[in-house]
Amino acid sequence: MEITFKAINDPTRREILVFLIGGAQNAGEIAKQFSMSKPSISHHLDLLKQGNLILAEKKGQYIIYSLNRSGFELVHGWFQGFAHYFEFPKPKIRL
Amino acid sequence: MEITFKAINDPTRREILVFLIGGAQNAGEIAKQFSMSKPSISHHLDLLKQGNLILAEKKGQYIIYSLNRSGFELVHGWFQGFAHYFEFPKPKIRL
DNA sequence: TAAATATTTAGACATTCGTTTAAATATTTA
DNA sequence: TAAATATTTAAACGAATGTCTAAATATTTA
Repeated sequence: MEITFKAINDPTRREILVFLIGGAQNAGEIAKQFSMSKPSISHHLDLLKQGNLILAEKKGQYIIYSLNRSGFELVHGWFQGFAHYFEFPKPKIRL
Repeated sequence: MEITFKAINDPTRREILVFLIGGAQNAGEIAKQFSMSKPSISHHLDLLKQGNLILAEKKGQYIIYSLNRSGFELVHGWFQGFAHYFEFPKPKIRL
């Protein structure tokens, strides 16, 4: 939970996630999208993986990253608790 | 966007949000829930407010905080892009 | 008006974070 | 096997973050 929210907190990591909506990509292709060193992107990918937001699959010398449903479900589930609040607002405290 | 994700990133701030599902509360009552100084909680409330996740309304010497729909909608909207990718089951209650 | 209460603001400090360059590991190709 | 390619790991460093205590601001009450 903690690590998943942390992973989503960074703008570069969110951009990586959005980029992967277009389909799985290897680390090099992902890095090309950003004006940032490859080690930095590698670090971001690691955090996204820790947060279960992406999956990594080794294919030869490449590592192919794709979106991982489980991290998104975790966050989505957390937000569901608030969905109820906004649909049925609790009365405010005494005025 | 950036500030909203940042606000959600901290565990204490997420606990405050969950606490406010139970209804609006003043700063002192919120602070009582945590083993942390009042200035720290005040700082967290400020960040949540900046992220449009809570509203602050002054009532006499108290400041009453309540959940703010707009920040939640922002984040929810961002996640919707992934919902299509994963084909999440549609929630029964709209956020 | 003075004291009490509620909350924030300011300043300090240790920890975490994001980035870089250099080096290491793994795989493919010549 | 050696060189080239893909990616990560390590080490360093400035910036951002979360926390605290002390002081300031605003409001209510005696």
